[in-house]
This record gives sequence, structure tokens and C-alpha cells, in this order.
Amino acid sequence: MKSLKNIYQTLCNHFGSQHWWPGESPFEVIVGAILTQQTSWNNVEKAINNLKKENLLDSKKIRDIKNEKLEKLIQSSGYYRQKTKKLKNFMNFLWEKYNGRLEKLFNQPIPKLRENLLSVNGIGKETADSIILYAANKPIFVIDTYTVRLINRLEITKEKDYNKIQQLFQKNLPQDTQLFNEFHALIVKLGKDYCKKKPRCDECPLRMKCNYQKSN
DNA sequence: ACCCAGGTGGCCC
DNA sequence: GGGCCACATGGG
Repeated sequence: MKSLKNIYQTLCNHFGSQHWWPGESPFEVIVGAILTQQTSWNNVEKAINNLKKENLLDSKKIRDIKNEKLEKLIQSSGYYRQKTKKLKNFMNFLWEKYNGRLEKLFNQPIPKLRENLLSVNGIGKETADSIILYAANKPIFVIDTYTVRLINRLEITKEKDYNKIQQLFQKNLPQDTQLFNEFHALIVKLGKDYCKKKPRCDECPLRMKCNYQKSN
């Protein structure tokens, strides 16, 4: 089997450090993780900047703000009515269970933390794992559509189940937060540049390891 | 004019 | 346990 470590090295040499997550605080990472669901980061940035401008990037303020106002502020991020509810759900969860303190939320074993995050309506596996890795700085591997597409095209596995793919990465790599951080970010970078539904295999840095172009 | 983006939950069988 | 659908904006 193609070594994940080897793929990581290739991407790292090609693209360099990605400096993820693009956010100044754990709280900002969480808001971004919810807003970027099925949405380009460019649209999310505008929404986050709107919140910053009004000094509303704060869990209590978002909890208490009127839905209509929040919807307006995050409109550019798409699905804005849904995402308003999702943000509210998380803030209520944070205040009801952890007294509004992220340290308290983060201060529990990864499986328990994940389970608790997943209990919030609007936080699914990828968002939960993004929060654990990029906000809490704990080692868990984030799987997104780019990751599934990549390993399917590399023919590492045909598996599509989130948890199984995550296990594959975690079992074949050292449990290193910084490595997980960079690797996932690099996969997204590769995906955006070369490995979309309509790929650009001819210039892909992984083309020598990938059978997709030939079998396509 | 399309196609797509750093998903999720609900509903159906 | 999987397949389909709604959700919505902005950039290529």
C-alpha cells in the first residue's frame, strides 16, 4: 500500500506549510468550522469579518443576538438561516454544559469530546473533528470530501465510511497534532488546485503515485 | 449558463 | 445502512 507518510512528504515538499486554521482564536475557528460547511472560505471570511466589525465574535453575544440580525451578518456564507440555528445551538450547548468556557469543553478525553460535540444539531463528524484538531489542538484526523476523493483515486481503499477512513489515517501515521493539522490542510490545498471532481491530473504533484488518470 | 464549495440532518425504505 | 433531498451565496 502506498504510504500515507510518503504522500504527506510529497505534498509538504511541493506546497510547504499551510498555516491552518485561518483564524485568530479557538472560538473563531469554531465559528469558521460551522460556517464553512459546503461553502468556500472566501464567503465565510466576509461573514466572520462582519461579526468582528460589530464586535460580536463572542459566545454570549452570539447566543443572545436576534436570529434576524445574525442571519444578515452571515448571509454571505450561504445556508444562512440554517447556519444561524447551528451557531445558536453550539452557543447554547457551550453555556448550558460548560458555563461558556471552551477550556472546560476541551478538557475531556477526545472520544468524549467528540461525542459531546456530535450531540449538537448542526455539528457533524467533519465539523466536530475540525474543532478538536484546529481549536482544541488535539490529535484527530479530519476527513472531508477531498480526502475521500483522494484516497479513492489513489486506490488506497474504496471505503467511503467516514470513521473507517479516519481510522486508516490514524493507524498509519504517528499521533501528532501538528502532522494531522498540516496533512489535512495540504489535502485541501491539493484538492482545490488539482483534485476536484474535474481534476487536472497532468500537473498534480501526486500524479506519479496515482492511477486515476490512466484508468479514467 | 452552468458547476461547485473545507456538510448536515431529515426522511424514506 | 444507504440513497435522496433541502439548505443559499458567490466565484470560476
